[in-house]
Amino acid sequence: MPDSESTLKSSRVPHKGQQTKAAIVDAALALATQVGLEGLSIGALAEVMQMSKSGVFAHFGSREELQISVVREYHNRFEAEVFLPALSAPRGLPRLREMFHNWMKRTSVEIDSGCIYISGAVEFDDRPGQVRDALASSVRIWLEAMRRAVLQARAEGHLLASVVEDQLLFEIHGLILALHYEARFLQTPGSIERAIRGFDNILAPCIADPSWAAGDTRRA
Amino acid sequence: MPDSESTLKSSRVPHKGQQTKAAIVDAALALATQVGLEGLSIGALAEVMQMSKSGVFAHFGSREELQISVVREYHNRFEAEVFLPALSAPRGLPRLREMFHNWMKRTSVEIDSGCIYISGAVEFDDRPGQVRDALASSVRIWLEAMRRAVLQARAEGHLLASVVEDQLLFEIHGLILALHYEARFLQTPGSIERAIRGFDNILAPCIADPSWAAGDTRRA
DNA sequence: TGCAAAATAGCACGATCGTTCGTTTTATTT
DNA sequence: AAATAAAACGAACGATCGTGCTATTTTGCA
Repeated sequence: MPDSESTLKSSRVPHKGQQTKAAIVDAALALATQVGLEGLSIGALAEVMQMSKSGVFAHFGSREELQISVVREYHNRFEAEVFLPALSAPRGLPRLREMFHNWMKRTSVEIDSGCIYISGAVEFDDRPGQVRDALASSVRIWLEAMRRAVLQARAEGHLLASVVEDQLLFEIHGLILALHYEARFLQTPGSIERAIRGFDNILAPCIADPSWAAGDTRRA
Repeated sequence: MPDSESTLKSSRVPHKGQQTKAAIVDAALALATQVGLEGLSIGALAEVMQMSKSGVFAHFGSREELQISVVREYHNRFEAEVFLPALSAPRGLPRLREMFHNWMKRTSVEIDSGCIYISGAVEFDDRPGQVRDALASSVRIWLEAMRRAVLQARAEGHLLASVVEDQLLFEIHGLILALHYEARFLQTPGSIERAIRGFDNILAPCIADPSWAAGDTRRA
């Protein structure tokens, strides 16, 4: 049963069931960002929604389907809050910077809410199944978008033609993960600044036109 | 009740209880690296050990104490396999490289066994308690050891006097986390090489004597 | 307003969870 | 070998888990 909102009849305003389903997914996502996708339970979700367990359950048919719905919802929000806003920045380095900045915000600056792409990766790296597939697919779409941004920056002449985009991406991804780790778990102060400086440091030797540079701040 | 093996009487050979307790912690660690510290259940552990649930339970008195024991065990192994072997390398850059190399091995090269310092950080970043404290404490001890290695490399004149050690550490930590993410979850081939090149890239602008350098490999 | 359909509730199921308790088996010491 | 202590077992507890079923309520349309 696909999430069809494109059935011919009654496409004007969603039936009540679809509204509450959306509300449930909302609450489920909020819950999952705190206890993880594996820690998400239908009972706790029902209590938050002030509904019966079976009432909540009926919307998904299985816990796995609920988890997948949460992943899809997170994917949509990620796209709306991280990717799309960056498109209004000029192609190339400015857009890449914007994407990284929005990514950081989603990952840690958000008032205490973990990133499902990060927690999910750890929960499902040893657990095959549809949830893992949905997660990996969403993550890959985002990383691919970042990769395109790097390639555009190279094509625009902002970055040296010799940069290896996958290597750059790997290091940038590391900055986000370190930020999540240090800010959320270790609660190290100044982690955001570390990530920002890390971004500039990584880019520094890759920048073609020095007017785009931010200087190496790894040294004092 | 401290893990006393220093009681006066019968300190020669550990009582059978302590042997089986060690065996249980061994199995618990193996289990936890697959399903996480939160996914670790006494029932499953008892089955692996071919013991009764209550028999396993009696050794710890609570699930939380079992989890803490697992963290301590992982701490010891981490020290024995990552930190101590690196001490035989010469102070400074060689030792730092060795520590990073061993860290990588523990994190991902190990035939499919997740790192508890990484999975635990995600599981407990929103969950205060003794397990989180034990985890954070162990991680901080290790990161502090890495920090000392960086400072030594600077003192030895291998690294520029201007390097900011915390910034360097943040970026290196990111490489390990990215390696864990891409190798274990996304199963991206060549992740180890990305991490190694990342290490060299990060160090490149910080190296004083060019004879220690590895060259910038971020560009082709 | 009435009727079909959709949405929700209620209840029960088997399983597993961490934990407790009393008993029995196994180790260790006298 | 007898006495004592340690260790492991087995059964049961209340809770919660995901998931079926069957009513009952609510909703949307004729």
